[in-house]
Amino acid sequence: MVSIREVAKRAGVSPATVSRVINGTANVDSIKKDKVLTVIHETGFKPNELARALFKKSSKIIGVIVPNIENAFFGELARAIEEEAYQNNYRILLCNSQNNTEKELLNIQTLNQLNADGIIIMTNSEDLASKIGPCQVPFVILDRKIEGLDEIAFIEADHYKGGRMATEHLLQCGCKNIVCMRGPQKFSSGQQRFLGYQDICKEYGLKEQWLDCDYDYEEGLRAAEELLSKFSDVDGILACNDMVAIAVYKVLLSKGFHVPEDIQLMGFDNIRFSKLFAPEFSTIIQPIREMGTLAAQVVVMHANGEPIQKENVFDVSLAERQTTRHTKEK
Amino acid sequence: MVSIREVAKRAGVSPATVSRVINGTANVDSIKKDKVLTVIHETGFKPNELARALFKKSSKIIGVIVPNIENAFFGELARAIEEEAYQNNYRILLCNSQNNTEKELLNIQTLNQLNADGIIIMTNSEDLASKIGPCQVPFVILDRKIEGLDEIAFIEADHYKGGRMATEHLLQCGCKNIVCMRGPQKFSSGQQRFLGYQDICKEYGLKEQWLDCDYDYEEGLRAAEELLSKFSDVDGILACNDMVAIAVYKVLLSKGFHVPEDIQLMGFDNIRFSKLFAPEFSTIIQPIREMGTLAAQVVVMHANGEPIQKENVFDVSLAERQTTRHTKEK
DNA sequence: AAACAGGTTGAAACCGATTTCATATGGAGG
DNA sequence: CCTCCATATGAAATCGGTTTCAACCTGTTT
Repeated sequence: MVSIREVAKRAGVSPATVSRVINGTANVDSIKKDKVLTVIHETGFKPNELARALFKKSSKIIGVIVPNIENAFFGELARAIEEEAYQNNYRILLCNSQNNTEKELLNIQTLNQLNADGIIIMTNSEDLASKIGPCQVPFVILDRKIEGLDEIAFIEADHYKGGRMATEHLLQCGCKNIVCMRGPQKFSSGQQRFLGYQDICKEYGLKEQWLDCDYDYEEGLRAAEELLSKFSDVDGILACNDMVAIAVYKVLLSKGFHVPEDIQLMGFDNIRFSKLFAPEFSTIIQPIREMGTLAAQVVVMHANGEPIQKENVFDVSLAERQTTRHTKEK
Repeated sequence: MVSIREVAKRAGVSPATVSRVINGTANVDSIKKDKVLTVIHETGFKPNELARALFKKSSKIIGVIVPNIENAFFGELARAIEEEAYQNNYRILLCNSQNNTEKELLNIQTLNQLNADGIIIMTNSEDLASKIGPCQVPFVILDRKIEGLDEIAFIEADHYKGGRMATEHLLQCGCKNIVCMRGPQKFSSGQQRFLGYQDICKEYGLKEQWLDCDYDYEEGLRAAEELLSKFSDVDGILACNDMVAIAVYKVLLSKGFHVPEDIQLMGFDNIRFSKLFAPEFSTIIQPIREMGTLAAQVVVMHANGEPIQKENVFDVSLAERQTTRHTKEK
């Protein structure tokens, strides 16, 4: 691996000049410049990013901390972040936290030690803020709001509106007896969606019925069983996300229920599989790609000293598919 | 951010001594050692990893290049790699190549410039080898074999056996007219699975019928249409992977076919969704987690100078689920 | 011819760690 | 008491870049 000093020697100039040529930070005599470029080409010289990052205090690395990369929702977000980062010449350091606060902290520390330019975090740890030590790296909080982290921006979808739309849609599809499988109430996502559900129930004079369910498939299986044993005559279910909706569907199927004939079902997120599944899931569309893209952009803009908007709430919309049946004659 | 010199000054020792304390590379007087540890604790000092990596020529970063992180198969592999790397105090730099050779090359270059300790690559670019410039970083090739890269190890499942097992299973389930949707023939995965199919056909005196299909959902939709228009009386389909199997299922459903009554269907990979889907997909189980784990282990072992086995082929097995129907009385 | 402006250039310091090497210290052995 | 050796320690070099700063041109103005 050839160094900048080696290039300088071969081109008969100083390392400073080579640096100026590769970075365009100052004028260089065009003859020398050509000579340097030739040598660079000949030797295949590439500046060592570590050395550069060490001096500049910026490694062009963005840390992305997700609870679980296997979860399609986070996979899709990660993909969008990666793509936008790549466009801006940043790289992604991916950390899978497994909802493990210790692991998150360790990863944050590593990113700090690496002079990362930003950390985009999707976390479930409500007490994370209190445990973080001194950290230079700016945070962007994605998908769920948590308290106490002094993030530079937070990005989420309009969960409240989503909760309202989903509930209202089930109503319009003829449901009289809707159960909400509400997500974790410690996060804004769970709270807001549930609030949306409650408000619609109040507005339409509907009975409010709910149970708690975490955001993953296994929890969905468990909660679906609980739901069936607890509530009778259910004709509409609001799952807290698409993975849970899939779990619910499978439980319903195994118990002999038909969807949407007997029970109608709404997901949330619009992960790719919600459309690939048979039947295709009616769900609330979060603009996953746009959210991921913005997260990466915010980090880049912050690094460039540009002003950024702190609160970013994305609009949601409804995908009416095969697990609900809109009575068109309404 | 406090530096090692600052710690040294406060503890009344030299930076060298502090370094020796944190790395345990030499004996240090226990009084001084305690003093240093106290100062480190007070100041919250964490050594800068960039500086360390620059000198050591090892950044404890493993590059992972996947064609598409949204694809569940790669998501699951990435997860396994991340976990094992984490256990060994390595971090993952994730690159999504979109099957774009340019992007892969750029990422390889970056990883090289970052003194990464290894690159685990799942690539579709057969001509990658010829385009890679000088690169210090050792490669591990995962899932598909490509020619010309001088990797330190390659890891894949026994695709040939998988192809045989899948075909034989369809036969035992009563299929007479099996079509193989074969994956890209430029990769060992596609070749070997197809070879397995062909060999079983020959052994049982079956007609060989196939068409080409890439490894993604959209391609699956296209190829399924082609299949139905090209072959009549099909009663068994060997999809090249699970995503394609899902696409095929949806096309069959829309055309009024019943699975497995009219047509039986086999996937490949055993991605998580193959079991979550309704119906659950019969498929060939690749030990995804084990493969990912080994990939990370190989990099770590190589970094430690330990000997490693170059060729690693993992055994596969069959998951008999709801898209095929084994006649038990056989 | 002296003074000055403007643009190039390289030596050296710097980023923050690690490691080499030479020196200082202390105890054992003659 | 002196030599010898082992151990502990810090100064300085190193990794490979970037940037500051002073020096050095070249040409223009007075």
